[in-house]
Amino acid sequence: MPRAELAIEPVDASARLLGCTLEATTPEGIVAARIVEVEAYRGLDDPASHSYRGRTTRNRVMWGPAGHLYVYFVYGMHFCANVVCLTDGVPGAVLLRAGEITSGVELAQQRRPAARNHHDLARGPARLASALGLAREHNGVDLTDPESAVRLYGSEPVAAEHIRSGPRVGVADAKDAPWRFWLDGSRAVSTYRRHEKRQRRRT
DNA sequence: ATTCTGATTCTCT
DNA sequence: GAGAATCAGAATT
Repeated sequence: MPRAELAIEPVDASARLLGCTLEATTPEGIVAARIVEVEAYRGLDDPASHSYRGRTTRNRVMWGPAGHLYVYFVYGMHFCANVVCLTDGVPGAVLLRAGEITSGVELAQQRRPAARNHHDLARGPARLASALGLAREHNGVDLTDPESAVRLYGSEPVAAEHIRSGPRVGVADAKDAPWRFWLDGSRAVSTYRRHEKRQRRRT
């Protein structure tokens, strides 16, 4: 995917990233996932963003050029992956929250023995990173370079009527904006069950 | 079916 | 020294 298409506001990049494919090559093999759920994180005006309090060693990749991968370590055991957006010097990123494994299913299953079914393999940000084998060594890789260990492939932009949005997950901020985006109906979305239940109650 | 808790280490205050 | 953009398994209703 061309870097220019990601050098935009995180909220806009979020919509653009849905449906795209993230592919990771490791010594064990290749796993790819179609992105079905993301969250936008802005810069100095977003209290929930890692870059809110300025540049640090941890968040430095968020301040770099668009199209690079920002990987961070959380809760003492998990990794989460983001696509950096905006231009060099302006922080912003999109957290990849869930995907559908499109190739390398066997390896993904090996890495995620707790997954109950296919859509469980990469349902959740740490699960997605785990299924693709993403870890600290991938922090900062250029996703637009075909030679990189991790690549991002674009798709036709998804039509707005297939995109749903809501508040971000795991963000305590009360006045939270609807900056989580997902593909309507995808079973790999982290809140699929809850969402379906609400739909059923309405009918 | 829903809610609770333990795991485990890194980062910034 | 606190808390974290989470997950899995156990406990509880």
